[in-house]
Amino acid sequence: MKEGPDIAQIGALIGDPARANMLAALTGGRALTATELAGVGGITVQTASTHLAKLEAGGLLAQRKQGRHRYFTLADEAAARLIESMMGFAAGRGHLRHRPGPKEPALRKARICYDHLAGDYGVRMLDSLIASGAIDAIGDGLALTQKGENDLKGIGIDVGDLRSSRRPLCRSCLDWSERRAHLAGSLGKALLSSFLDKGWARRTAESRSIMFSQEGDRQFLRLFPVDA
Amino acid sequence: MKEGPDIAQIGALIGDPARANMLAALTGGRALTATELAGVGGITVQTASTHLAKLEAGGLLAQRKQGRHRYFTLADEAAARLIESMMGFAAGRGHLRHRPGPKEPALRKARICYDHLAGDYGVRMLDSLIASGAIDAIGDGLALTQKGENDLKGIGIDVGDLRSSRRPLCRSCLDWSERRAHLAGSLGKALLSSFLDKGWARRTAESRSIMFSQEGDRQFLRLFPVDA
DNA sequence: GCGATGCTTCGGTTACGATCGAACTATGAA
DNA sequence: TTCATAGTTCGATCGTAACCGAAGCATCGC
Repeated sequence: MKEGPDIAQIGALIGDPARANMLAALTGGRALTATELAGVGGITVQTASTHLAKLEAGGLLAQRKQGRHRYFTLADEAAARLIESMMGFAAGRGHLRHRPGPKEPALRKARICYDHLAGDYGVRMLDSLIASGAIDAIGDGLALTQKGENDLKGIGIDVGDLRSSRRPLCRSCLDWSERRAHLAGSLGKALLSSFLDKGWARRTAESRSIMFSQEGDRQFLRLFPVDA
Repeated sequence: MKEGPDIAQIGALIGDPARANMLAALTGGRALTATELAGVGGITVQTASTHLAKLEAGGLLAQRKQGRHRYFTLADEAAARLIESMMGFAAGRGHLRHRPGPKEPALRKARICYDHLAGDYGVRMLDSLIASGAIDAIGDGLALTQKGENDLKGIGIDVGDLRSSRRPLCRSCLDWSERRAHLAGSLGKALLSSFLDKGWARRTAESRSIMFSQEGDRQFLRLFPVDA
Protein backbone atom coordinates (compact mmCIF):
# COMPACT_ATOMS: atom_id res chain seq x y z
CA MET A 1 0.00 0.00 0.00
CA LYS A 2 0.13 3.45 -0.61
CA GLU A 3 0.43 6.42 -2.84
CA GLY A 4 1.99 9.69 -1.99
CA PRO A 5 5.12 11.14 -0.46
CA ASP A 6 6.87 9.29 2.29
CA ILE A 7 6.47 11.38 5.37
CA ALA A 8 7.82 8.71 7.66
CA GLN A 9 11.36 8.98 6.32
CA ILE A 10 11.84 12.62 7.12
CA GLY A 11 9.80 12.30 10.27
CA ALA A 12 12.19 9.63 11.49
CA LEU A 13 15.11 11.77 10.43
CA ILE A 14 13.91 14.63 12.60
CA GLY A 15 12.64 12.27 15.26
CA ASP A 16 15.99 11.40 16.78
CA PRO A 17 16.89 13.76 19.64
CA ALA A 18 20.51 14.13 18.61
CA ARG A 19 19.58 14.94 15.03
CA ALA A 20 16.80 17.26 16.14
CA ASN A 21 19.25 19.20 18.28
CA MET A 22 21.63 19.57 15.40
CA LEU A 23 18.88 20.76 13.09
CA ALA A 24 17.63 23.22 15.67
CA ALA A 25 21.13 24.56 16.09
CA LEU A 26 21.43 25.08 12.35
CA THR A 27 18.23 27.09 12.52
CA GLY A 28 20.60 29.71 13.79
CA GLY A 29 21.62 30.18 10.16
CA ARG A 30 25.33 29.88 10.54
CA ALA A 31 27.30 26.94 9.19
CA LEU A 32 28.66 24.57 11.80
CA THR A 33 31.34 21.91 11.62
CA ALA A 34 30.73 18.26 12.34
CA THR A 35 32.48 18.48 15.70
CA GLU A 36 30.46 21.48 16.77
CA LEU A 37 27.30 19.68 15.81
CA ALA A 38 28.40 16.64 17.77
CA GLY A 39 28.62 18.99 20.73
CA VAL A 40 25.12 20.37 20.43
CA GLY A 41 23.81 16.87 19.86
CA GLY A 42 25.53 15.60 22.94
CA ILE A 43 27.17 12.71 21.11
CA THR A 44 30.62 11.68 19.90
CA VAL A 45 31.94 12.67 16.51
CA GLN A 46 31.64 9.19 15.07
CA THR A 47 27.96 9.08 15.87
CA ALA A 48 27.45 12.60 14.63
CA SER A 49 29.12 11.70 11.39
CA THR A 50 26.64 8.96 10.61
CA HIS A 51 23.75 11.20 11.61
CA LEU A 52 24.96 13.98 9.36
CA ALA A 53 25.33 11.60 6.46
CA LYS A 54 21.76 10.48 6.90
CA LEU A 55 20.46 14.02 7.14
CA GLU A 56 22.29 14.96 4.00
CA ALA A 57 20.99 11.94 2.13
CA GLY A 58 17.53 12.92 3.28
CA GLY A 59 17.90 16.34 1.72
CA LEU A 60 17.76 18.28 4.94
CA LEU A 61 21.39 19.30 5.12
CA ALA A 62 24.01 20.60 2.74
CA GLN A 63 27.73 20.48 3.35
CA ARG A 64 30.66 22.45 2.11
CA LYS A 65 34.22 21.23 2.48
CA GLN A 66 36.71 23.84 3.49
CA GLY A 67 40.19 22.67 4.26
CA ARG A 68 39.91 19.88 6.72
CA HIS A 69 36.60 21.14 8.02
CA ARG A 70 33.18 20.20 6.85
CA TYR A 71 30.62 22.93 7.29
CA PHE A 72 26.98 21.95 7.48
CA THR A 73 23.94 24.13 6.89
CA LEU A 74 20.29 23.49 6.33
CA ALA A 75 19.89 22.42 2.73
CA ASP A 76 17.81 25.41 1.63
CA GLU A 77 14.99 27.66 2.65
CA ALA A 78 12.45 24.89 2.27
CA ALA A 79 14.28 22.78 4.80
CA ALA A 80 14.58 25.74 7.15
CA ARG A 81 10.89 26.47 6.83
CA LEU A 82 10.03 22.87 7.60
CA ILE A 83 12.08 22.87 10.77
CA GLU A 84 10.69 26.20 11.84
CA SER A 85 7.12 25.17 11.20
CA MET A 86 7.71 22.09 13.30
CA MET A 87 9.10 24.26 16.07
CA GLY A 88 6.01 26.43 15.83
CA PHE A 89 3.75 23.43 16.04
CA ALA A 90 5.67 21.84 18.87
CA ALA A 91 5.62 25.08 20.85
CA GLY A 92 1.89 25.43 20.31
CA ARG A 93 1.35 22.00 21.83
CA GLY A 94 3.56 22.69 24.79
CA HIS A 95 6.20 20.26 23.65
CA LEU A 96 8.94 22.29 25.20
CA ARG A 97 12.28 21.00 26.21
CA HIS A 98 11.94 23.24 29.18
CA ARG A 99 15.27 23.55 30.83
CA PRO A 100 14.82 27.28 31.34
CA GLY A 101 18.45 28.20 31.76
CA PRO A 102 19.89 31.68 31.94
CA LYS A 103 19.90 32.31 28.21
CA GLU A 104 16.16 31.97 27.95
CA PRO A 105 15.13 35.59 28.52
CA ALA A 106 17.62 36.87 25.98
CA LEU A 107 16.37 34.26 23.53
CA ARG A 108 12.80 35.34 23.96
CA LYS A 109 13.70 38.97 23.46
CA ALA A 110 15.60 38.61 20.21
CA ARG A 111 17.05 35.68 18.38
CA ILE A 112 17.93 34.63 14.90
CA CYS A 113 15.54 32.43 12.99
CA TYR A 114 17.54 31.03 10.08
CA ASP A 115 18.42 34.47 8.71
CA HIS A 116 15.93 36.92 10.13
CA LEU A 117 14.94 38.39 13.46
CA ALA A 118 12.57 36.52 15.77
CA GLY A 119 11.38 36.75 19.35
CA ASP A 120 9.72 39.72 21.01
CA TYR A 121 11.64 42.19 18.87
CA GLY A 122 10.87 40.33 15.66
CA VAL A 123 7.16 40.35 16.40
CA ARG A 124 7.29 44.00 17.43
CA MET A 125 9.02 44.97 14.22
CA LEU A 126 6.39 43.35 12.01
CA ASP A 127 3.53 44.79 14.07
CA SER A 128 5.03 48.21 13.76
CA LEU A 129 5.58 47.92 10.02
CA ILE A 130 1.97 46.92 9.55
CA ALA A 131 0.67 49.65 11.84
CA SER A 132 2.62 52.31 9.97
CA GLY A 133 1.27 51.13 6.64
CA ALA A 134 4.63 49.96 5.35
CA ILE A 135 3.37 46.42 4.99
CA ASP A 136 -0.10 45.16 4.14
CA ALA A 137 -1.24 41.96 5.77
CA ILE A 138 -3.51 40.10 3.39
CA GLY A 139 -4.71 36.76 4.54
CA ASP A 140 -1.59 34.83 5.25
CA GLY A 141 0.55 36.97 3.02
CA LEU A 142 2.48 40.15 3.48
CA ALA A 143 3.01 42.79 0.84
CA LEU A 144 5.31 45.78 0.91
CA THR A 145 3.58 49.07 0.10
CA GLN A 146 5.02 52.04 -1.77
CA LYS A 147 5.27 53.88 1.52
CA GLY A 148 7.14 50.95 2.99
CA GLU A 149 9.57 50.97 0.10
CA ASN A 150 10.29 54.65 0.69
CA ASP A 151 10.65 54.21 4.44
CA LEU A 152 13.13 51.42 3.95
CA LYS A 153 15.22 53.47 1.59
CA GLY A 154 15.51 55.93 4.45
CA ILE A 155 17.34 53.36 6.53
CA GLY A 156 19.51 52.21 3.69
CA ILE A 157 17.66 49.21 2.30
CA ASP A 158 17.14 49.10 -1.43
CA VAL A 159 14.16 46.93 -2.13
CA GLY A 160 14.92 46.80 -5.83
CA ASP A 161 17.98 44.68 -5.16
CA LEU A 162 15.95 42.27 -3.08
CA ARG A 163 13.27 41.82 -5.69
CA SER A 164 15.78 40.45 -8.13
CA SER A 165 16.22 37.31 -6.04
CA ARG A 166 13.78 34.49 -6.63
CA ARG A 167 13.11 34.32 -2.94
CA PRO A 168 9.90 36.00 -1.76
CA LEU A 169 10.36 39.49 -0.39
CA CYS A 170 8.04 39.19 2.57
CA ARG A 171 6.95 36.07 4.34
CA SER A 172 5.41 35.60 7.72
CA CYS A 173 6.99 33.08 10.04
CA LEU A 174 5.39 31.76 13.20
CA ASP A 175 7.32 32.60 16.30
CA TRP A 176 7.49 29.75 18.80
CA SER A 177 8.11 31.92 21.83
CA GLU A 178 5.59 34.64 21.05
CA ARG A 179 3.18 32.46 19.08
CA ARG A 180 2.70 35.34 16.70
CA ALA A 181 4.08 36.14 13.29
CA HIS A 182 7.35 37.85 12.55
CA LEU A 183 8.87 38.92 9.26
CA ALA A 184 10.86 36.46 7.20
CA GLY A 185 11.77 36.48 3.51
CA SER A 186 14.56 38.42 1.87
CA LEU A 187 13.35 41.64 3.46
CA GLY A 188 13.49 40.09 6.91
CA LYS A 189 17.01 38.99 6.18
CA ALA A 190 18.03 42.41 4.89
CA LEU A 191 16.66 44.16 7.96
CA LEU A 192 18.55 41.93 10.35
CA SER A 193 21.72 42.33 8.31
CA SER A 194 21.43 46.08 8.48
CA PHE A 195 21.06 46.01 12.27
CA LEU A 196 24.20 43.92 12.51
CA ASP A 197 26.07 46.12 10.02
CA LYS A 198 25.12 49.27 11.88
CA GLY A 199 26.47 47.75 15.07
CA TRP A 200 23.08 47.95 16.75
CA ALA A 201 23.22 44.28 17.54
CA ARG A 202 25.50 41.31 17.36
CA ARG A 203 25.15 37.56 17.28
CA THR A 204 26.32 35.65 20.30
CA ALA A 205 28.87 32.92 19.97
CA GLU A 206 27.12 29.84 21.25
CA SER A 207 23.45 30.65 21.28
CA ARG A 208 20.89 31.82 18.77
CA SER A 209 20.16 34.93 20.76
CA ILE A 210 20.90 38.39 19.45
CA MET A 211 22.30 41.01 21.79
CA PHE A 212 21.33 44.62 21.20
CA SER A 213 23.67 47.35 22.34
CA GLN A 214 22.22 50.19 24.43
CA GLU A 215 22.35 52.51 21.45
CA GLY A 216 20.97 49.81 19.14
CA ASP A 217 18.12 49.19 21.51
CA ARG A 218 17.27 52.87 21.55
CA GLN A 219 17.36 53.16 17.77
CA PHE A 220 15.35 50.00 17.24
CA LEU A 221 12.59 51.06 19.61
CA ARG A 222 12.47 54.51 18.02
CA LEU A 223 12.29 53.06 14.52
CA PHE A 224 9.60 50.51 15.32
CA PRO A 225 7.23 52.07 17.82
CA VAL A 226 4.14 50.33 19.06
CA ASP A 227 1.12 52.27 20.20
CA ALA A 228 -0.76 50.33 22.81
CA MET B 1 20.66 20.72 27.11
CA LYS B 2 18.79 23.16 25.16
CA GLU B 3 16.19 25.80 24.90
CA GLY B 4 13.30 25.79 22.54
CA PRO B 5 10.53 23.55 21.33
CA ASP B 6 11.09 19.84 21.18
CA ILE B 7 11.00 18.92 17.55
CA ALA B 8 12.20 15.41 18.15
CA GLN B 9 9.01 14.32 19.86
CA ILE B 10 6.68 15.11 17.00
CA GLY B 11 9.29 14.05 14.49
CA ALA B 12 9.41 10.65 16.12
CA LEU B 13 5.63 10.51 16.18
CA ILE B 14 5.45 11.07 12.46
CA GLY B 15 8.54 8.98 11.86
CA ASP B 16 6.99 5.60 12.36
CA PRO B 17 5.69 4.18 9.07
CA ALA B 18 2.47 2.87 10.52
CA ARG B 19 1.69 6.18 12.17
CA ALA B 20 2.69 8.12 9.08
CA ASN B 21 0.31 6.09 6.98
CA MET B 22 -2.51 6.76 9.37
CA LEU B 23 -1.81 10.47 9.39
CA ALA B 24 -1.62 10.56 5.62
CA ALA B 25 -4.94 8.78 5.41
CA LEU B 26 -6.51 11.34 7.71
CA THR B 27 -5.27 14.02 5.36
CA GLY B 28 -8.28 12.88 3.38
CA GLY B 29 -10.30 14.92 5.85
CA ARG B 30 -12.82 12.33 6.85
CA ALA B 31 -12.91 10.77 10.29
CA LEU B 32 -11.80 7.17 10.45
CA THR B 33 -12.28 4.51 13.09
CA ALA B 34 -9.44 2.79 14.89
CA THR B 35 -9.96 -0.43 12.92
CA GLU B 36 -9.94 1.41 9.60
CA LEU B 37 -6.74 3.13 10.57
CA ALA B 38 -5.21 -0.18 11.58
CA GLY B 39 -5.95 -1.28 8.03
CA VAL B 40 -4.21 1.63 6.34
CA GLY B 41 -1.31 1.26 8.74
CA GLY B 42 -0.98 -2.40 7.95
CA ILE B 43 -1.03 -3.45 11.59
CA THR B 44 -3.34 -5.13 14.05
CA VAL B 45 -5.88 -3.19 16.05
CA GLN B 46 -4.00 -3.57 19.32
CA THR B 47 -0.93 -1.97 17.85
CA ALA B 48 -2.96 0.72 16.16
CA SER B 49 -4.60 1.52 19.45
CA THR B 50 -1.32 2.30 21.16
CA HIS B 51 -0.18 4.34 18.16
CA LEU B 52 -3.37 6.36 18.17
CA ALA B 53 -3.06 7.03 21.87
CA LYS B 54 0.43 8.38 21.31
CA LEU B 55 -0.63 10.56 18.42
CA GLU B 56 -3.44 11.97 20.47
CA ALA B 57 -1.18 12.66 23.42
CA GLY B 58 1.16 14.40 21.00
CA GLY B 59 -1.60 16.74 19.90
CA LEU B 60 -1.75 15.51 16.34
CA LEU B 61 -5.04 13.68 16.54
CA ALA B 62 -8.43 14.27 18.04
CA GLN B 63 -10.98 11.61 18.74
CA ARG B 64 -14.70 11.56 19.09
CA LYS B 65 -16.54 8.67 20.66
CA GLN B 66 -19.69 7.67 18.90
CA GLY B 67 -21.41 4.58 20.17
CA ARG B 68 -18.86 1.84 20.25
CA HIS B 69 -16.79 3.48 17.56
CA ARG B 70 -13.95 5.88 18.03
CA TYR B 71 -13.54 8.32 15.20
CA PHE B 72 -10.17 9.93 14.70
CA THR B 73 -9.36 13.09 12.78
CA LEU B 74 -6.37 15.36 12.58
CA ALA B 75 -6.43 17.53 15.68
CA ASP B 76 -6.97 20.82 13.87
CA GLU B 77 -5.94 22.81 10.85
CA ALA B 78 -2.46 23.38 12.24
CA ALA B 79 -1.86 19.65 12.43
CA ALA B 80 -3.21 19.20 8.92
CA ARG B 81 -0.95 21.93 7.63
CA LEU B 82 2.07 20.37 9.27
CA ILE B 83 1.40 17.00 7.67
CA GLU B 84 0.74 18.59 4.31
CA SER B 85 3.88 20.67 4.44
CA MET B 86 5.87 17.57 5.25
CA MET B 87 4.29 15.84 2.28
CA GLY B 88 5.25 18.78 0.12
CA PHE B 89 8.80 18.69 1.35
CA ALA B 90 9.09 14.93 0.99
CA ALA B 91 7.74 15.07 -2.54
CA GLY B 92 10.18 17.81 -3.45
CA ARG B 93 13.06 15.62 -2.33
CA GLY B 94 11.81 12.60 -4.21
CA HIS B 95 10.95 10.73 -1.04
CA LEU B 96 8.12 8.95 -2.73
CA ARG B 97 6.64 5.72 -1.64
CA HIS B 98 6.34 4.91 -5.28
CA ARG B 99 4.07 1.96 -5.64
CA PRO B 100 2.33 3.51 -8.64
CA GLY B 101 -0.84 1.44 -8.53
CA PRO B 102 -3.97 1.96 -10.59
CA LYS B 103 -5.39 4.73 -8.45
CA GLU B 104 -2.48 7.03 -9.09
CA PRO B 105 -3.75 8.83 -12.22
CA ALA B 106 -7.09 9.59 -10.60
CA LEU B 107 -5.25 10.84 -7.54
CA ARG B 108 -3.12 13.17 -9.59
CA LYS B 109 -6.11 14.55 -11.40
CA ALA B 110 -8.21 15.45 -8.38
CA ARG B 111 -8.02 14.52 -4.75
CA ILE B 112 -9.01 15.87 -1.39
CA CYS B 113 -6.40 17.63 0.68
CA TYR B 114 -7.85 17.76 4.20
CA ASP B 115 -10.96 19.64 3.12
CA HIS B 116 -10.20 21.24 -0.21
CA LEU B 117 -9.44 20.27 -3.78
CA ALA B 118 -5.89 19.32 -4.78
CA GLY B 119 -4.16 17.75 -7.75
CA ASP B 120 -4.26 18.91 -11.34
CA TYR B 121 -7.79 20.26 -10.96
CA GLY B 122 -6.96 22.07 -7.72
CA VAL B 123 -4.00 23.82 -9.32
CA ARG B 124 -6.01 24.65 -12.40
CA MET B 125 -8.78 26.17 -10.34
CA LEU B 126 -6.44 28.51 -8.50
CA ASP B 127 -4.61 29.48 -11.68
CA SER B 128 -7.89 30.31 -13.34
CA LEU B 129 -9.15 32.34 -10.39
CA ILE B 130 -5.98 34.38 -10.44
CA ALA B 131 -6.04 34.83 -14.22
CA SER B 132 -9.62 36.07 -14.13
CA GLY B 133 -8.81 38.58 -11.43
CA ALA B 134 -10.97 36.92 -8.80
CA ILE B 135 -7.97 36.38 -6.56
CA ASP B 136 -4.87 38.47 -6.12
CA ALA B 137 -1.61 36.67 -5.41
CA ILE B 138 0.56 38.81 -3.18
CA GLY B 139 3.79 37.29 -2.09
CA ASP B 140 2.81 34.09 -0.41
CA GLY B 141 -0.68 35.26 0.32
CA LEU B 142 -3.93 35.19 -1.58
CA ALA B 143 -6.65 37.80 -1.37
CA LEU B 144 -10.17 37.66 -2.77
CA THR B 145 -11.08 40.69 -4.88
CA GLN B 146 -14.47 42.38 -5.14
CA LYS B 147 -14.85 40.82 -8.58
CA GLY B 148 -14.08 37.45 -7.10
CA GLU B 149 -16.70 37.91 -4.44
CA ASN B 150 -19.31 38.71 -7.08
CA ASP B 151 -18.29 35.80 -9.28
CA LEU B 152 -18.59 33.41 -6.37
CA LYS B 153 -22.05 34.65 -5.50
CA GLY B 154 -22.97 33.64 -9.04
CA ILE B 155 -22.21 30.02 -8.25
CA GLY B 156 -23.93 30.10 -4.91
CA ILE B 157 -21.10 30.84 -2.49
CA ASP B 158 -21.65 33.60 0.03
CA VAL B 159 -18.31 34.91 1.11
CA GLY B 160 -19.82 36.88 3.96
CA ASP B 161 -20.64 33.66 5.77
CA LEU B 162 -17.09 32.43 5.36
CA ARG B 163 -15.55 35.60 6.70
CA SER B 164 -17.27 35.13 10.03
CA SER B 165 -15.11 32.09 10.79
CA ARG B 166 -11.74 32.72 12.36
CA ARG B 167 -10.13 30.57 9.75
CA PRO B 168 -8.41 32.44 6.90
CA LEU B 169 -10.49 32.77 3.77
CA CYS B 170 -7.75 32.05 1.25
CA ARG B 171 -4.58 30.15 1.80
CA SER B 172 -2.20 28.60 -0.65
CA CYS B 173 -1.21 25.01 -0.13
CA LEU B 174 1.64 23.26 -1.88
CA ASP B 175 0.55 20.37 -4.03
CA TRP B 176 2.83 17.35 -3.79
CA SER B 177 1.90 15.91 -7.15
CA GLU B 178 1.93 19.14 -9.13
CA ARG B 179 4.50 20.95 -7.00
CA ARG B 180 2.47 24.08 -7.43
CA ALA B 181 0.01 25.89 -5.23
CA HIS B 182 -3.67 25.19 -4.93
CA LEU B 183 -6.37 26.95 -2.95
CA ALA B 184 -6.95 26.05 0.69
CA GLY B 185 -8.64 28.01 3.47
CA SER B 186 -12.35 28.27 4.11
CA LEU B 187 -12.96 29.34 0.53
CA GLY B 188 -11.18 26.27 -0.80
CA LYS B 189 -13.35 24.17 1.44
CA ALA B 190 -16.54 25.92 0.35
CA LEU B 191 -15.72 25.45 -3.32
CA LEU B 192 -15.14 21.74 -2.96
CA SER B 193 -18.30 21.37 -0.91
CA SER B 194 -20.30 23.09 -3.59
CA PHE B 195 -18.95 20.72 -6.26
CA LEU B 196 -19.97 17.78 -4.15
CA ASP B 197 -23.38 19.28 -3.36
CA LYS B 198 -24.06 19.99 -7.00
CA GLY B 199 -23.28 16.38 -7.81
CA TRP B 200 -20.41 17.38 -10.07
CA ALA B 201 -18.06 15.15 -8.15
CA ARG B 202 -18.03 12.59 -5.39
CA ARG B 203 -15.52 11.23 -2.94
CA THR B 204 -14.43 7.65 -3.42
CA ALA B 205 -14.77 5.13 -0.65
CA GLU B 206 -11.25 4.03 0.05
CA SER B 207 -8.98 6.57 -1.58
CA ARG B 208 -8.44 10.29 -1.35
CA SER B 209 -9.24 10.75 -5.02
CA ILE B 210 -12.24 12.71 -6.20
CA MET B 211 -14.24 11.42 -9.16
CA PHE B 212 -15.87 13.99 -11.41
CA SER B 213 -18.98 13.01 -13.35
CA GLN B 214 -19.05 13.73 -17.08
CA GLU B 215 -21.35 16.65 -16.53
CA GLY B 216 -19.32 17.85 -13.54
CA ASP B 217 -16.16 17.70 -15.57
CA ARG B 218 -17.73 19.79 -18.29
CA GLN B 219 -19.02 22.40 -15.85
CA PHE B 220 -15.74 22.58 -13.96
CA LEU B 221 -13.67 23.10 -17.08
CA ARG B 222 -16.11 25.74 -18.32
CA LEU B 223 -16.05 27.57 -14.99
CA PHE B 224 -12.28 27.51 -14.61
CA PRO B 225 -10.75 27.96 -18.06
CA VAL B 226 -7.04 28.22 -18.65
CA ASP B 227 -5.70 30.08 -21.62
CA ALA B 228 -2.47 28.55 -22.73
C1' DG C 1 -29.72 -11.51 30.80
C1' DC C 2 -26.83 -13.17 26.29
C1' DG C 3 -23.43 -12.94 22.55
C1' DA C 4 -21.15 -9.92 19.16
C1' DT C 5 -18.41 -6.06 17.93
C1' DG C 6 -15.01 -2.23 18.70
C1' DC C 7 -11.33 -1.00 21.19
C1' DT C 8 -7.78 -1.01 25.09
C1' DT C 9 -4.39 -3.01 28.34
C1' DC C 10 -0.94 -6.42 29.58
C1' DG C 11 3.16 -9.36 28.88
C1' DG C 12 6.73 -11.18 26.35
C1' DT C 13 9.37 -11.34 22.03
C1' DT C 14 12.01 -9.35 18.51
C1' DA C 15 14.35 -6.25 15.52
C1' DC C 16 16.16 -2.01 14.37
C1' DG C 17 19.09 1.71 15.05
C1' DA C 18 21.73 4.73 18.14
C1' DT C 19 25.86 4.52 20.38
C1' DC C 20 30.90 4.22 21.12
C1' DG C 21 35.89 2.24 20.80
C1' DA C 22 39.15 1.44 17.56
C1' DA C 23 41.15 1.65 13.24
C1' DC C 24 41.47 4.27 8.94
C1' DT C 25 41.72 8.46 5.51
C1' DA C 26 42.54 13.26 4.53
C1' DT C 27 44.23 17.84 5.22
C1' DG C 28 47.35 20.98 7.31
C1' DA C 29 51.44 22.40 10.04
C1' DA C 30 56.31 22.00 11.37
C1' DT D 1 59.23 13.28 6.80
C1' DT D 2 56.38 13.29 11.13
C1' DC D 3 52.81 14.85 14.16
C1' DA D 4 48.21 16.80 14.97
C1' DT D 5 43.57 17.67 13.88
C1' DA D 6 39.03 16.72 11.41
C1' DG D 7 36.29 13.45 9.86
C1' DT D 8 34.69 8.62 8.27
C1' DT D 9 34.10 3.54 8.44
C1' DC D 10 33.83 -0.82 10.89
C1' DG D 11 32.25 -3.98 14.44
C1' DA D 12 29.98 -5.02 18.46
C1' DT D 13 26.84 -3.79 22.21
C1' DC D 14 22.68 -2.38 24.12
C1' DG D 15 17.97 -0.09 24.75
C1' DT D 16 13.95 1.11 23.19
C1' DA D 17 9.83 0.67 20.93
C1' DA D 18 7.03 -1.76 17.57
C1' DC D 19 4.59 -5.77 17.38
C1' DC D 20 1.20 -9.47 18.35
C1' DG D 21 -1.58 -13.01 21.31
C1' DA D 22 -4.50 -13.10 24.94
C1' DA D 23 -7.35 -11.17 28.22
C1' DG D 24 -10.22 -7.28 29.75
C1' DC D 25 -13.79 -3.34 29.17
C1' DA D 26 -17.47 -1.02 26.99
C1' DT D 27 -21.40 -0.64 24.01
C1' DC D 28 -24.81 -2.35 21.01
C1' DG D 29 -28.66 -5.54 19.52
C1' DC D 30 -31.42 -9.05 20.97
